[in-house]
Amino acid sequence: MVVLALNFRDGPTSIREIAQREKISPQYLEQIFLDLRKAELVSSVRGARGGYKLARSPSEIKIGDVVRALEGPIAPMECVAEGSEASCCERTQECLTRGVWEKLRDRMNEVLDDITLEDMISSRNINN
Amino acid sequence: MVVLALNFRDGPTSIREIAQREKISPQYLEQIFLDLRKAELVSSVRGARGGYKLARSPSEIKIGDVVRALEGPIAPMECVAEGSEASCCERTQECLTRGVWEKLRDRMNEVLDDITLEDMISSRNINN
DNA sequence: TTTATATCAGAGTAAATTACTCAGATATTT
DNA sequence: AAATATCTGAGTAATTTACTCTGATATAAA
Repeated sequence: MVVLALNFRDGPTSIREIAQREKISPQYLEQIFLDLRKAELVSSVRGARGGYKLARSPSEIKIGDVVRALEGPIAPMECVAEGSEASCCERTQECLTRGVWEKLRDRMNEVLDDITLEDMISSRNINN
Repeated sequence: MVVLALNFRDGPTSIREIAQREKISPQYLEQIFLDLRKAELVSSVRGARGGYKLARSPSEIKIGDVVRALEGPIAPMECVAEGSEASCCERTQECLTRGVWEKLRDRMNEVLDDITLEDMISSRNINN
């Protein structure tokens, strides 16, 4: 996604290109981009000279969006993951540790939603 | 650890007792307490009427201490875990995402080091 | 129209991790 | 001596992770 952000003004970038640059297998990248497309973070152009591009500008894409698209809800424990609260343990009420995990979950989301792709490619914001 | 904090003024609490109360197998609990003892968060009393007790008062034990003792360094990615930085990928310098993971790691540790066992057992601090 | 270049999609897999169990030794109280 | 605990290392089934493989489909360029 950082590579796509760097190429944002140009046409679509192919998986092959990104794979070479980042030393990831094209096949694996392909799978990853499928998830990113389903989450509508990138759009695809099929056929020769095709590839992927960001669905919106780097400043409008939060790292949290990317992580959630690829790994599901951001949470330190399954039982406090938004959307899958039901399937955990049945002791929600009496659980003394739940509050801790909820606070941690919220802070994690805050951090990742506070950084955009734009922040990542403007080196000024990387080193702090 | 919360149970031990609740029993802090009394004598040692046996694994059997905690296992029943929290519905965890005694054998598994045993293994967990071994790690906690190695980290010097609890002390043990062997023999009949023995058990475990907190090594210091609940207000002096941070949740971060407990988590690190049981699960190792708190980090969102292996490559930013303190102590195991060497064994990750060889692209540390060029890695554009590393800064994000480091920031997330620091915030996670901050959250967990800001809550003590004392906070957890005084219900006033649980619900916020 | 053909050919090359891409994405699209689902299935499969080896290795590592997780969440435990088991067996037996050692220490202490009653 | 007997009962009650912790101590220790080894073992294991299920899940997850980080991929690969195969083949279909869409599009641009020759």
